[in-house]
Parts: sequence; structure tokens; C-alpha cells
Amino acid sequence: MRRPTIVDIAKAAGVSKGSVSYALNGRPGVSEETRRRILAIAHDLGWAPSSPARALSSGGRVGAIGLVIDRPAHVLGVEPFFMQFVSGIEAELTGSGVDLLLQVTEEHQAEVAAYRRWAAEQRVDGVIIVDVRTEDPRFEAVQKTFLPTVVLGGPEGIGSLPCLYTDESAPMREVVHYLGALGHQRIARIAGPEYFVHTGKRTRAFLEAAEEAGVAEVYTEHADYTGEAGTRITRRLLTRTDRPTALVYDNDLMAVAGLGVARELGVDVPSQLSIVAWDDSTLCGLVRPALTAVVRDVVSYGREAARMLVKVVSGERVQSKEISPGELQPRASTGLLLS
Amino acid sequence: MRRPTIVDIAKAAGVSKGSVSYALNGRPGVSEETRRRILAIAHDLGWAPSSPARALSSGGRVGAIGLVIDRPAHVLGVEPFFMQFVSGIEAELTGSGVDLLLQVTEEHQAEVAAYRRWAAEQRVDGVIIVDVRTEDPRFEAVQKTFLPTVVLGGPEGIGSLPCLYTDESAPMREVVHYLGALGHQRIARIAGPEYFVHTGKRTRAFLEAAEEAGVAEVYTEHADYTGEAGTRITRRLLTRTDRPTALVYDNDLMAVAGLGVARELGVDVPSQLSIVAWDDSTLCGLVRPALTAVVRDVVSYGREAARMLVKVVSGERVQSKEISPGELQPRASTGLLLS
DNA sequence: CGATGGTGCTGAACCGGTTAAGCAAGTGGG
DNA sequence: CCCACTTGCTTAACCGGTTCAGCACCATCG
Repeated sequence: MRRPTIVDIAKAAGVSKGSVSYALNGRPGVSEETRRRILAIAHDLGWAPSSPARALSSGGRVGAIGLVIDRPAHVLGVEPFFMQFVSGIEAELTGSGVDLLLQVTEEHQAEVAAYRRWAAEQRVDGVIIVDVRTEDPRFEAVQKTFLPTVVLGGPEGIGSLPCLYTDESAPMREVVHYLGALGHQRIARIAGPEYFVHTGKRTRAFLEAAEEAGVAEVYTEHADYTGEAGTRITRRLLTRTDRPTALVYDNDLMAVAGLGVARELGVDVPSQLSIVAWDDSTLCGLVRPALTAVVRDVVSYGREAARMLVKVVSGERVQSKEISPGELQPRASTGLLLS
Repeated sequence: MRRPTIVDIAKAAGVSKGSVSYALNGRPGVSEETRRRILAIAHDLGWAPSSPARALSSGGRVGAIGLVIDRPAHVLGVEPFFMQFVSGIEAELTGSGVDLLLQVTEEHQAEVAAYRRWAAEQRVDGVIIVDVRTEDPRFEAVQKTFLPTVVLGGPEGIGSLPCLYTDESAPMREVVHYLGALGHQRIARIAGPEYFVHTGKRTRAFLEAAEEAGVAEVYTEHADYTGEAGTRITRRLLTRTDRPTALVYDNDLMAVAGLGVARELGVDVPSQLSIVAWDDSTLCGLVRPALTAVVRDVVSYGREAARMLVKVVSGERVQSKEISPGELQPRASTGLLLS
């Protein structure tokens, strides 16, 4: 019960294996009648092309793309962003015969090594890069190895790679103006790590928006997206004498943590403290009070990234593209400041 | 700047490509001196074995294992179980040169199709099966195609496949006895779908434990692990005239949803209602009151599953193995019932 | 009627590895 | 000194596809 090969089909059909290949790939060179006969036999035998054999032939693709996620296990489990993104990629790839290779690492260097290995061993046809950093070594690695790439982030600082980027400032402006209108004059932001480019973009947008909206005092604290960090920093912020009256978090997990701390300290949300999460998952709607959040369609980011990468892999020239930055979804965690 | 092949190395070293292959694989047949020379050249050229070429050779492995997760995108994003499991797999595979192919589907049939395709196209050396169902078509599919497999679940109803299984009844007994001791006589369980075998196991264990502990009334409602279902069912349960005084959830997301509903209805946790989650993620510790949960080391499940599968793939005979079922971690969401 | 061109197929090379078989030279034993 | 054995290497086949060159056959056209 060996798996059938095109040689088996050729024998059964009484033709050469070259003809079988032409027939199966829908290319000219065989008569319609022969083609039908070959296809029928292939179907009967339950034939499917060997992916390694295809890849080995002239210029063949392996039919897989790669994604490396650089987050510790306990964050990844609760951080909705990545699984949504992965779901979007999968949704796009389904039925196209392209598979997703996923690597989870806890170290940035391992990530670069993964790209190098994938390229050298011909394991993927292309990769998607997320979480762009300042001084990011991954771009050099993929350029050197000519690995087709699509970046989620940019467009600055990523060389000439095609990317999907968002305007972080529009939602940030929306958030700050909204909080300003609710009477908040002291807003703290619990952000992601400084070395992520999008963190910096948001920080600048945060400052600009505050000036624009006439909010007196804003400042940013950097964290690592974990619940623990969210708890720790929120506790420190809320126990200051001049504590902020509104908190903006860079992900939803830290926001949930922050909500817990407010509860613990007896600070009422939203009458004494407003909370905004960036990235909305069902989580935000489940906790009480439900969290106001910046809603982004992360699944569609994944779809779009996969679609672009497939094009790049097949040799098409692809334009970078701006995607919807998301918008504010007000819920119960924000409200008028009652001092 | 083509990627170097063993022929390039052979030319540079002045030997045949056969010798290069022997040298690079650490097999006898070349002198120590020649081996060193070849290895040095391979290193200089930045050579790495072509994965497709290796796989194509006699009995070669492709160096990848597959995992299919059958959950809709919005659940997957917040359901910590799978990402923890995946992290564990990755942790085990790191450095072994084996990659993980991930497929996310929203349909059980697509899952079976994925296994078939992977086997037929030689895309993976083996697969891990999770979420065992009653009448599960996947086992026939993998057996027929001789795809090496490790199952998370079982050991009943999965044929002769090696598996990792847990004793669901031990933690369940712990939970029910604990709640009984706190004075609860009416306990409802918001479970996963009925068609999952482990759901049924827990249901039986739940009933047995209740009898054992002398808890008068217990019943199980089936849900689909989503926050929405958790919300809906909890709302229905808590608005009954004889509402339960304790709720046990089959995952943490539904438990968080349940906590929100209790809050909404003004039912105090834990003085009027105790809540237990099954599976602990940082989430349980972040909400207030923090959720009592059955803690399982899901990451280690992933590690162990990957380790077993790698052995199976390499032809070793592998024994099924019982793994730690987890234990109760009491937190603030459970307490004495004050009626 | 011969040159031309298209159709439908075959044969063989090729992709980049692995591996069995063969062979020359050196070594040791009887 | 001959034989057997080991060492270190080469040669060639093979894995399962793709693709190019070539060839026989037939129809068409000037």
C-alpha cells in the first residue's frame, strides 16, 4: 500500500510519466481524451502530488509560509492578537494548498535564526514579519536570503519590503479627545515595550493628541503586555498622590489587570477612573464594567497579509497597503469624571 | 548567489558528493581528515540541507509535525489552552530541526481532510490529535494513511494509538468536595460540547463526586466554550427561582463571563455564589474576585505530546502515558455560602 | 508534390540529497 | 608471498516530480 506516484499512473494509462505530469497540471501537450483518462486513473488511485518532490523540481515551491511569534508561553495563551492573526492567515490559505509553519520563541535572536534556517533549508516560500522593532535584524536576514516577505508594520524602517501598515494616530486622537471631553486632565498610558516601532508611534500620537485636545498631563509607562506588568504598573500609578484619572492600555490583557487593581484599591470605574484598552477581544465585553476599547479587525489583518505574501511568492509585484486602524468602541469603563 | 549544494562542497573539497554526504551526516566511510575539511567548507559556504531533497530520499522525513485546531477565530483568540499547548510543543521541538504545521479550521470535516492531505502530500511526519470526540472520524483517517499519531485524550475509543491521558475524576472530586464543604448543595456545571469525550468523562465524574460528597443537586449544561455562551447560560441559571449557589465552568473564558453576569445581577461572589474555572490562565488571577481554578500544566502537555510523537516518527514503540490531571487552586471566587 | 507547422506523445535530464555496490590501496596473518 | 579484510573513496541508482528537446504523424498550403 505504497502511496501512488505518477509512474503508477503512467503504467496504468499506458503513457509516459511526462504525459501524466502535463495532464495533471492542466498544461497543453496531451489530447483531451488522454487527459481525462489520466485524471480518472489518478483519482481512482487516490494520487496526490508529493510536496517534497514538487519543491525539488525546477523552481518549485514548497507550499508553505512561515510565521514566528516572539512571546513567552504564558502571555501568548491570553494575548488574543496573535491567534486572531493566525486565524486570519489560515482562513486565507484554506483550500490554496499552502500551509502555515508556526514558530513560537521566547527570544528575538532565535527568531532571526528561524528565518535563516527556513530559508536555507527551503522550508517555506515566504514569511510574515510582525512586531517591527527599531534596529530590527530580521530585515537584513530576509533580504540576504531573498526570502519573500510581507511585514505587518512599517512602512518606515523596513527597507523596500511590502507591508501592511496602520495609522496609529487616528484612533489615538479619538481616544484622547474622548477622554478629554469626559473631563480627564491627567491621562497615563501603559504601553508595550519601547523597542517596538508601533509603541513609539503611539507614544508620539498620544502626546500630539493631548496637546491638540488640551489635556494637561499625559505620560507613558512601558510594560511587556503581561498581566503581571499591568497589575504592577497600575498599582503604582493609582497609589500616587496625583493619580491619573484615565488609563490607556496597549493591549487588553493589561487593561483587565488594571481593572482588577482599581477594584482592589476601591477606585470606582468609571466615576473616578476611566479605562481604555487597545485591541478588543471578547474579553473586554466579559469583564465588569465592560472595557471601552479600540477595536481592530485583526483577523482581516491576517487574511490580507497572507493574501499579499502569496502574491509576492508567485512573483507578483505587490504594493504596500494601509489598513483600517480601528476605532473606539465605548463601553462601561469610561465615563464622566466625577471629582 | 544560489544556495550551495553538496555538489558545490564536493567540488571545493575535490571529492565525490557521496563522500560529502557521509561526512556531513557523521557516518563512517570517510577519514577524519577529509571529514573535517568537508565540514569546514560546508560551514564556509553556509550550507544547509535542503529539506525537500532529504525528504525525497529513501525513507526520508520531512521534519515537520502537524496540529489541527478546530475552533472559530474569536474563541481561539481568548482560549488560552491551545496557545499554551502550542508553546509546549514548540519548546520541545526547538533545536531539533522539526517544525510545526498549524491548521486552524472551523469545521470538523475540514480537519479530517487536512490530515488526509498532509499524509498524501507528505507534508508532515506525524500529527497530534486533540479534542477527542465520540465517533471520531480522525482515527480511521490516520490509521488508513499510516500517519504516525499521538493523541491528547483517550485512552478509550482511539484504537491502538499512543496517547496522553488524564484522570479527569480526581480534580472533579476535589472541586465538588471542596464546594460541598463550603455548604453548597446546588451546583451547576457549564460544560463543553457533549460530543467531546472528555466532557462526558467530567460529567460522569461530576455526578459521582456529588453523590460521594452528599451534594443534593447537581446538573450540567452544555456550551461551546465561548464567552457569549457562558454569559447566556449563566444568566439563565442565576435567574431561576432555585438558582445554584456554585458554578463550575469547563474553561476559564466562560468562567470570566459568568463572573460578569453575577456582577450584573447583583449576586455577590463568593458570599452568595461560588465560581470555579477549569484551566487556569493568568486571566483567572487578573479578574476580581480572582477565580478559583483547576490548574493544569498545559505547556507540559504540549512538550510531552511532541516528545512522544518524535519518538513514534522515528520508529520507536511508545507507551501511552497518564499525565498530571491538575489540581484545585482556591482563590477569591469561592467561599462559605452565606444564606 | 514538397515544404511547413501543429499535435500528441516519448525519452532523458534535472532538482539535491541518500545509499548500496564496487573498487583500489594498504594491512596483517598464515 | 598470497589471501582476506579493512579503509576510504567513487559510481550510479533512486526518491517523485517538472520540463525541454525531439520525433512521428497528419493536415494544410503554395
